Amino acid sequence: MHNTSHIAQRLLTTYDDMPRGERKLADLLLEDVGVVGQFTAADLAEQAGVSKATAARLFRRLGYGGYRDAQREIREARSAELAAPQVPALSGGTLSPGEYLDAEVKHLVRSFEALPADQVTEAVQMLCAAAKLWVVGFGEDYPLALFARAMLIKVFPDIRMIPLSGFPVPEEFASIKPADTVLAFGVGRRNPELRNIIGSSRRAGAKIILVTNTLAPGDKRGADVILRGRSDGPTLFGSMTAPVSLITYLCARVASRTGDSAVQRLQHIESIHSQWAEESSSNE
Amino acid sequence: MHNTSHIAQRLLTTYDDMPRGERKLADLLLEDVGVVGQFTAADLAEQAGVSKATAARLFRRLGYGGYRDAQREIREARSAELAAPQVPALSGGTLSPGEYLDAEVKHLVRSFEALPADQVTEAVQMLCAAAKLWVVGFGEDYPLALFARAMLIKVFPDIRMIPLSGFPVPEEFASIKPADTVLAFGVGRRNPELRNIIGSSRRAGAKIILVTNTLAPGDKRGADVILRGRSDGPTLFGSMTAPVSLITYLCARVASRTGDSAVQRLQHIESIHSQWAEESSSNE
DNA sequence: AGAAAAAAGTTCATATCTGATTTTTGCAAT
DNA sequence: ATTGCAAAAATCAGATATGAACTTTTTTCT
Repeated sequence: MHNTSHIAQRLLTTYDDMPRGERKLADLLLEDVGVVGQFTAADLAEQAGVSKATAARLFRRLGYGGYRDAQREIREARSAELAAPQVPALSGGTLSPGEYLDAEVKHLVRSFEALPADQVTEAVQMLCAAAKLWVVGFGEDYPLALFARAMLIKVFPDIRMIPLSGFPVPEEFASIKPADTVLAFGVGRRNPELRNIIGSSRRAGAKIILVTNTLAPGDKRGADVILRGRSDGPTLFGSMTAPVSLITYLCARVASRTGDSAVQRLQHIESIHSQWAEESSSNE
Repeated sequence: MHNTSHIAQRLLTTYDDMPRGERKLADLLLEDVGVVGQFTAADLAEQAGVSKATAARLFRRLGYGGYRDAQREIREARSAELAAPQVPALSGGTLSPGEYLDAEVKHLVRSFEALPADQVTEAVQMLCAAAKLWVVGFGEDYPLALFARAMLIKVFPDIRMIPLSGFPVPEEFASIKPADTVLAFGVGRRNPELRNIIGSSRRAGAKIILVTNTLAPGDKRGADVILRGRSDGPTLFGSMTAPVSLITYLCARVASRTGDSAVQRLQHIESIHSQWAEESSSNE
């Protein structure tokens, strides 16, 4: 019943009712609720830039007797997690479009609100300056990676997808060079392969942009830029909406920076498209 | 220079520093900053459930002399927008996150507003009742189709993707039966192959759900249910955000309808995942 | 077991926020 | 110009949130 994200769940549902100070702490916790098990309340308070009292109040508001209760729950959940895998909450009854839309809009707003402008700029620069682009996304992140590639291919001629179905990853990835940039997606389940990729890229001296959701503690090390997109939704599945919007924005910025050459390339693509259309219609 | 979402921009950057009441109003405005031009401060305050005074304070905090200033700015921007017919692709300068977010949120809201409840219900029923599911998406729609598949595979054991790389479409598609349901994506460029698929499906007697962005009168023929998601954006690329959100909702409804068996399947998937995780970590 | 240390919880004065009320402003009609 | 009126801004008292200092509980070490 209870699992790690019980706290995360409550943080999200209560978030709107929190005062500013508590939100600052909540933001910290949403990045990785695991820290509750590892640090003292005072540590967390300090890191969030609020007083201990505020921390105490937050956990009260969440419905716990106190910090210790929450800590105990996290630790129990942690060990239980290994025994019985968690299943995302399936809200009973039919989810109304209104509720859903509301949650989606909030995700979007929060994601963009939490997006540091300089990080985006840096990511854009890294993408534009790259000798070669690598787009990486395993498992649930694969569709996301495909999206990114579909957009970027309109601007840059040469983009490598990882994984490339049918080809072993290490061999493909061997040719990465220091001047390259890697755009990696780690929104879904934590993936050891992704970590390997990030590690290898780092060792090769390449730049790394990681798009992830809030709960990704360990993967931090290694990426030059991290873009966070909220993805926990009211549905059975995580919501990829915010990440999709985020990378669309990123790609738009890249295209706008690339400027004229991007437009030329697009026109070229259009002309090829219409040629194909003519041919296929004349064949019909 | 100034555009509609100078306000949206400021709302975003200031959001962190706002008290709760002002945030409630900010959330409302972020859904559509245009309302500032159409309503009085009192109206907006009432709709957001805060007092007029709070509204006044918000606009102060945003840096305006008062509500009137903000209103004037919005109206000027509005008329300037009409005067200079929007340059579709790369508006000069950098696309601000505020503008972009504003457009995305509008897309989402509009898409869901325009979504007929009975159509969704019908689509859900068709998906649940299907003997076999086919997910179709060519070209730019391929990532979308992958998204849908990634979610539906958690609920249904057997889903066919079209196109399947390396296999000719007609051969793959030959085995479609009247009891099957086809979930087709036609958001991007109009694709002759998609038409063929829809045609073939119809002739085979299968049910068809089409997710698209256009009113496309011609494509109506054939699809039993049509779900529209806005996709024209302020960016060089179309925005897939609304369609992504839409199918996530659709799949959530499907999962919620399928109920217990979906949960069981998810648990099974989770257990397989954790087995894999254990194995790979013990190998390291 | 008992003292020292550390962490959690509590209190209270201060600062901040909020909505009802009052005052001012802008605008139209005369 | 003046008046009337509706809407916006300022005011203020009550409510709420916050951090510093303080007390209690738990842990640790001898």
